[in-house]
Amino acid sequence: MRRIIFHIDVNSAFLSWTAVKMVREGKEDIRLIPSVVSGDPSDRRSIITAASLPAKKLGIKTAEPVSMALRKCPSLLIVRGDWEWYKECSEGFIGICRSYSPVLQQFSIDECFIDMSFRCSGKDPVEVAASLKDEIKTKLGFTVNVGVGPNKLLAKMASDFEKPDKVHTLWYEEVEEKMWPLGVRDLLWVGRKTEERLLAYGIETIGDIARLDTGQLTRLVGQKFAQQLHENANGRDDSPVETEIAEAKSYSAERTFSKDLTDPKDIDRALFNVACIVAHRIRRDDFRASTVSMFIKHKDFTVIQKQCQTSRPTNVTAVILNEARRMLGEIWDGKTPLRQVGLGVTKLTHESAIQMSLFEDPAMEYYREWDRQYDEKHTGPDRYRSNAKKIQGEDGKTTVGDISVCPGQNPDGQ
DNA sequence: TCTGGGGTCCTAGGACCC
DNA sequence: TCTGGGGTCCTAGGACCC
Repeated sequence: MRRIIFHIDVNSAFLSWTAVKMVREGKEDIRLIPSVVSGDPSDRRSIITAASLPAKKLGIKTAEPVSMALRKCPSLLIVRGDWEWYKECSEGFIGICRSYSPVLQQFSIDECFIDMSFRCSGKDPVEVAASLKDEIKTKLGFTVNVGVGPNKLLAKMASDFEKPDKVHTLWYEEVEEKMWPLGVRDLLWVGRKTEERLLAYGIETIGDIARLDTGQLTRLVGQKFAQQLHENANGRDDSPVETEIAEAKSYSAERTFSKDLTDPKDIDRALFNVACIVAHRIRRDDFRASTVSMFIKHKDFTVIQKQCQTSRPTNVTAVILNEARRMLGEIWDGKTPLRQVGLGVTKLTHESAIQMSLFEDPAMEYYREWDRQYDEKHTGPDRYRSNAKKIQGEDGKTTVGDISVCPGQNPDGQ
């Protein structure tokens, strides 16, 4: 049986979804005017998470600073993202895709792969794809692109061709004509740095990579990456459509300040907030972590990070925060302005038996109780689930309610 | 008045053990 | 005393994705 994979990609997802809601409320359709979705429109540091076609025609791109976009189009309409609504839209879209094939891999909040090998046998895959695309438009009010190919890579490349509301195929026999003339940057996994490196050696198109001697490619990007790029440039990809949702391997949170900060008290407050968020999330998902990492970003975007092992797997905010504070002291002089601080945990286990040690800090029970109260206050919906696309939100304003003692401070020292 | 937030995977060097 | 390899873990940094 011939393998047939669809890649379904919502066109300008966050913008389309916002538009659907606004149209329902009787407002104008922001897809038809220059408009963008961003985090906090008043924050000069926020960036664009989605742009309408008219905005894109003015040169406005996803991930560029709002201030820069405003220079290109002073009358640009900026709307704020609505995460709960996006999740609803995503569920509706995934649901329709699933009705076409249960062999579905959700790739992000607005993209999925489905294996249609069985469902398409004896049918024209392009017709099936078109009916899927139209059903989503009719029932949900927004458009998608569907890429059709013999594997995930080619399906994904195909869905990226002309937008919006289109079906494209990319079969093996079409690779030379449709994919090889494209610039290297259009190939999956080729980002800015790799593009620069390839261009420096006169490798400009995907076809150039495909025809390249792998030895030469290895010298440029390393063996493993070279092999993958060479396979992909030739349209080969045997990765399966993964229906299982993979468990998280790490959790992290970070804060970029609206102004670079130097006051240790401000930095510590941010560190406290991100520690609460990360620890809360691992408790929610029943994890404990053995590695804590701490990172800071300077105003020139250089990042310094430090990690350490905990004496045993933990989910206690105070323990994680104290490790982070100690490491911060090692990587920050307390004076250099900081743009961002972040904290992450890895080496996760579901080990649930709490090792009662005779030497456990007697304050630990207090810390756990503090965490229980924090969790109770933060049981609401959480956007940080699965591997969904993330947007910035109100978490920068996360507070700890009326609990006045920070974990990690000596509770008896009040 | 330029650049968010949350992930995954890879690499390279050093420590340490056999 | 000097030398070798393999294996694993840890660490810092970097590239990419949405």
